[in-house]
Amino acid sequence: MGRGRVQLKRIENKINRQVTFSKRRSGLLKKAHEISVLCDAEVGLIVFSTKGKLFEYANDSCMERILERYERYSFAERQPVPTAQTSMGSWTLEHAKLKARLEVVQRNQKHYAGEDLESLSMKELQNLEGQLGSALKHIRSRKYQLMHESISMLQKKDKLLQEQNNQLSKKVKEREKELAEQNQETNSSSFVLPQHLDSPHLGGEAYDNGEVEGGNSQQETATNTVMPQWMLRHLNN
Amino acid sequence: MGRGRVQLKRIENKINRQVTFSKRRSGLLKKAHEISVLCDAEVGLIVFSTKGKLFEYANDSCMERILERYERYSFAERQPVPTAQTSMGSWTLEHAKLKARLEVVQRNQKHYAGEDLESLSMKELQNLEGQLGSALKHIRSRKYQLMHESISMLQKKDKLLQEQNNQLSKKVKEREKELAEQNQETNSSSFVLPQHLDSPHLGGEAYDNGEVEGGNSQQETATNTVMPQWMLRHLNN
DNA sequence: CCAGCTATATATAACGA
DNA sequence: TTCGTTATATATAGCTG
Repeated sequence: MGRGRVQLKRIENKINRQVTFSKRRSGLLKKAHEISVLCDAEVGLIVFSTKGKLFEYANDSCMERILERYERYSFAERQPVPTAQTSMGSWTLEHAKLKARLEVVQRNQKHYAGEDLESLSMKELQNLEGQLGSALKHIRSRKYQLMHESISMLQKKDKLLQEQNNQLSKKVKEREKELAEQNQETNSSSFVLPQHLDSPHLGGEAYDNGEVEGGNSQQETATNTVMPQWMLRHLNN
Repeated sequence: MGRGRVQLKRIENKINRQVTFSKRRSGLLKKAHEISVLCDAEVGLIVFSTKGKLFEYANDSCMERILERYERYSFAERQPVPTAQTSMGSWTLEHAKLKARLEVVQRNQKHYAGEDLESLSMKELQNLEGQLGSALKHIRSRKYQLMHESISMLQKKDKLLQEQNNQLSKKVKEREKELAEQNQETNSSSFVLPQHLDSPHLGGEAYDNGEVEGGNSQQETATNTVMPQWMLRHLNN
């Protein structure tokens, strides 16, 4: 949009980036509002600028409500709050401790996320770098493990399906044979059926969607050769 | 946009509303992505359709991280609330909330450290990988920034010291000259001192540790050419 | 950083398949 | 629901104040 085509890439010129951010931000907010009104949708939009400034949009219901709904939706594991009530006296102490711990952990987490690095010394930075590097190694290893599991499972299923296909192929053959015999009985003057329907390539590499005449429709739906969704889920989910 | 002008009002025709929702939703997500890339912003977008289906966008860092940042940001605004309440009942609530948050954050942190990855899906793993990658980039960038700062500071100091050395070198020369003249006055029969002590290469590129005879010891310690500890602190601390 | 302008790039409403 | 097409409506990049 605008005078020149734009590449989907970080705008290096700081001024331009800021101006574009301002303009596009208002555009985005407008669009968010429009879809919420036009389509009766609930929309929550959060934008942090590079410098950490917050901008947000939420339709009539406030952001908090949307976020709650979101968490409810995505994390059905809403933890039933662990309320082992200790004695009242130690509450304040407990509370303060908890707060302090939360702060420490959060500060740590920021560092893990590469934020607030100004307060760290060279040594600490190097430590952090090492930790993140090793974490990345673990994550990648886990990713490959997952992929391997999915692959071997798919291979298993593949084998199973091929066996099923072979059996069905046999059945189809038998049916055709029966049919041919019947035809010979009831109409002895007719020619023998040609053989070109014999092996419909079940179990081969290429399947086409053309229906195999002679198989009954129930079996056909039951043995659809298209991979069911649940088998692929592991790879994308 | 499109064939007809549109009113900012709920679309009554159900079909049209659904179609428009689908189209605008993808448009909105695209725009959100664009601004996040072009302007280096952190964007989180949550959309619930009328029928309650969830759609979301979050740039490289996952939605959870953005929401946490959001809560951290808006925490300040919500501060006055708990202090005003103060009834015992709300205290337990606060406490429970705090506890839950701590748990969430700690679980997150484990993931950042590459632990407890079994519960994560492929998509989440890839997100995490991206986050850690970007964090590492920030950390390395900060490291290099620190090193550059240290280097330029050292260069500055180096220049300063060289100037001091030059001045001191001059002084030494003068002293020697004075000494020579004194010697001539008090002992006119002695030879003139040889000149090989003249310029001990101060201000040149290479310094050796050989002491410069003739300088007085006080000045010598003051202008020690070994880098003082405070100058190196940035690099190791 | 905001407002306004203009030429273009994009988004999308209506429609058909 | 989704996809493609087309005519238009909008958004916005680059500039100027």
